[in-house]
Amino acid sequence: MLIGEYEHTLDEKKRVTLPKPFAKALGKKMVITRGLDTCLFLFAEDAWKKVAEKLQSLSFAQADTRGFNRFLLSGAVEVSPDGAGRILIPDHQKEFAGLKRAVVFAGVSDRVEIWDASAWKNYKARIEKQADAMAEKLGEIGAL
Amino acid sequence: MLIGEYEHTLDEKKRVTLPKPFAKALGKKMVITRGLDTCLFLFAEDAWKKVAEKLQSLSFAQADTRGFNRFLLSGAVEVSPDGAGRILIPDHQKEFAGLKRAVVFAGVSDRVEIWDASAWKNYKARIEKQADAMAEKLGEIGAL
DNA sequence: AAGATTGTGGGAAAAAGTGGGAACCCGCAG
DNA sequence: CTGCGGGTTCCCACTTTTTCCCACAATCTT
Repeated sequence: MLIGEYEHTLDEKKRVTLPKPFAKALGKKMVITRGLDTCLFLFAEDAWKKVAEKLQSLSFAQADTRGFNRFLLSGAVEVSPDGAGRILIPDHQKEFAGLKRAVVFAGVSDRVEIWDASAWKNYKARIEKQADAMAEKLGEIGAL
Repeated sequence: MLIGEYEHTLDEKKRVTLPKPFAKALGKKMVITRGLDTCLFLFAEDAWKKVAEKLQSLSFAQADTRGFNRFLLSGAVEVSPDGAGRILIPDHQKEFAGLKRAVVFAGVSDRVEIWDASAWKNYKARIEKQADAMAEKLGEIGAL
């Protein structure tokens, strides 16, 4: 289970070091894709396989699922960490997520999300405001 | 069942010692998450697992559950007490809960809440007032 | 009053994160 | 065919943060 939040820096060579806790869990091979809400998704190899399978099982007949497929699959790249535990962020993904120098890694169950630090701050501020509504939902699913 | 209220200090290295009664009940591994009302939740490992399982069952296709997952999962960290029975509070959580030097541990059934001492005082004052009002109301309708 | 237990502080060792240089592999032009 | 950029990849070294450990203060117990 991937959890936690870490801020790292993307250098001029488009490298970022994976937070140590994530590096262990993700292994040697992982996949970066465009994510939802202007962030990138980072999956461990087998977690990615599961996602890919699920996507394939969706009907081709509907235009929206086709679009969703393209969205997730076309932008996907397999990456491996270098000797120092860093990965390279491809240009088009860097652009897509609007990454600057400061980026945030956020663990969300089976994936890691990569955000531009300031975008993350904004997003977080937004969802924190909705905390009350969330509390109700938590009650519904019986989590708390 | 975790009960009681203890005030401890968060040192410059962001360490706090767990109150001894909680330390025993929480075990070697525990999870800190963002809580509701500007405090942090501290779960024992298995109490956390129950919450996590429920969260995993939610789909990431919907915007609100995505936000919900991010809020709880990215805000969570697994921690272990050091040799002196202290845990480390990550930066973003310290900031979220507005923790200063003095923090309060409050046992609430299956979790421990961590509050900034002054925020706790305010909150307590508020709910105590509400309790009085509620008691009066209950008295009026003859419930007590 | 002495000893045990709990909470706090700080110093030294280790590790994580970052930057930058050197080697390497392309394609391209002379 | 040879030599010259441009862009990667690999590797090393520095800095900062974290982790581990020990010592002291305060409190409770016997």
